Amino acid sequence: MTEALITRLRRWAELSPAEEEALRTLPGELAVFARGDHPLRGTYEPGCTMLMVDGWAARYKDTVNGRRVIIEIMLPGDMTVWSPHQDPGLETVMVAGGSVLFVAPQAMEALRAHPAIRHGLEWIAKIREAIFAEWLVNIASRKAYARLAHLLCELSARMNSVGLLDHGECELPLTQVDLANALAMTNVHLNLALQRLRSAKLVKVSGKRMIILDRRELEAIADFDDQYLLRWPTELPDRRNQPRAQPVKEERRKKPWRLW
Amino acid sequence: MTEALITRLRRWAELSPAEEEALRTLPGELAVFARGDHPLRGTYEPGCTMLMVDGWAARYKDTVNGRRVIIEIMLPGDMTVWSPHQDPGLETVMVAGGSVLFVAPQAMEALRAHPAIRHGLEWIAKIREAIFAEWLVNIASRKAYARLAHLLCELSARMNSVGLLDHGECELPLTQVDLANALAMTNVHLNLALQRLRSAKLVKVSGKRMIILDRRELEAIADFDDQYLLRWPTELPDRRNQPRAQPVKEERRKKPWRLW
DNA sequence: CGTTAAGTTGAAGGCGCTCAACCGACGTGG
DNA sequence: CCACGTCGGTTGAGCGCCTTCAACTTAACG
Repeated sequence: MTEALITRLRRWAELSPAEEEALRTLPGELAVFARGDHPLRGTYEPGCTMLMVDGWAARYKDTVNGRRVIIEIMLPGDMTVWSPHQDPGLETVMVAGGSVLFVAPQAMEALRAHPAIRHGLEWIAKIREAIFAEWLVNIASRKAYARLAHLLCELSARMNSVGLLDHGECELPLTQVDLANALAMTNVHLNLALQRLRSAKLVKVSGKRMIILDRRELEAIADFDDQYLLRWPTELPDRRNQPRAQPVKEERRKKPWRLW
Repeated sequence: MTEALITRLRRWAELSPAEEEALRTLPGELAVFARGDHPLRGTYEPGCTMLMVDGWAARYKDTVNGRRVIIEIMLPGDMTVWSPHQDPGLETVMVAGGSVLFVAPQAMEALRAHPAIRHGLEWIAKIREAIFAEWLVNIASRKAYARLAHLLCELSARMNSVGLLDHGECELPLTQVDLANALAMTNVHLNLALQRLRSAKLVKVSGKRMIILDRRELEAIADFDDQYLLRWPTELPDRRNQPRAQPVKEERRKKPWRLW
């Protein structure tokens, strides 16, 4: 039931038998939802955590001009905290039917008593922030083609980290409209971008699954680097007190207005 | 020195004299930086908090295609935690010279012993997330003109919440290139958008200051609602267990592919 | 087998980008 | 004091990515 989360936590530390047991027997209310359901519209204990067990969810905002913007996609093993004080405009919807575990705050606190788990959860929170940042960079800086490629790389990498990627193949329950909403473009244009990826033999996207055919090339055109999804190096390249003058690439020099 | 933060915290709860004292005498290392400096490239204690005292900072990522994406703008009273494990690509730069206070983790922990402060800091963190989300929505859904208007609304509202807005007037140390990087557009196009706002007599942006001339109208074209920057209502409009069929706006019905 | 959702295709147009030149303010140094 | 370089801002022309709108095809499902 919490397999995805366990798989994910193992990335950072060995789990003792007691810790694994604590995760497997994590108390909570299990609920099943269908695509289109809003699991957080129910009645919950303040501060309880929603853990994705089976399905996929999307967090989104609708705008007055009729657009829908997907802020975040939740995969199995992902969590979010329900709060009675929530950002009013932000909704959470099941995008693939599946089950969800609602965990009371005390139970989560009990989990954090285990050092390895606590440590892992902190990392997961950090990486969630990194995903946000990269998500924004994706939308803000890349063209449709690369943008789509980047999202597919991200999703498959994240599915891999919870053990749900099998030889480059995994679920992809998002419709093209969903993908378009997540990438800030129209479904029409997304369709074209997807066809380019298909005809380049980089991915297969059909039914509700996707298959990465050429990860190397896909990551290249997406400018995708999975660093931000992994544990970052304990020792970063030492740029402490580095003078501001770094070796500047030729390409960079061409932008005369790039100051810092 | 921590006036901005104090002003901000007062929004959620009265601060007792002891709490105010604790904030004013918050121990830490004060440092002064100039525009373009990277304050987090120094040598710091793991987990210490950087509190903006005077200046403005921007957190950004550079991409291989030569674009710079500003993820977040930090105003006086804003904080970020320095961690030895940081998202490698994410930099923090001073965009207006000013001073910064580096606070040790223990000192921050001590602050949190005060209930009102702890409560306020939690809200500040929540609102930071809401700002992220709205930032993304802004870039993803609005046209250049409205996008710029929205950013100006956000910045002036946030400056107001730390007591640095005076009759609709405040600092705006960002250059047009900075604004463009924050809004995912080119400086050329930003310039045009800005001129439209100017000639519509909505704002004055010159020197390093901005003046909101017609907030009502500016917010209207930006589709700006300051709700997300404030404390959200304790009692939300009750949509618990609400059937999924809401009154659907006519406009919404026009999109046949809008399922959830 | 009928209905609805999801995906595909086409034409036309506009928003925003690229490239490039120019202007003005400011600071520096000859 | 003026020359000059730099940075920030402004303007123009051309183009292309992406949107809009609409129709149509295919797939999914009872």
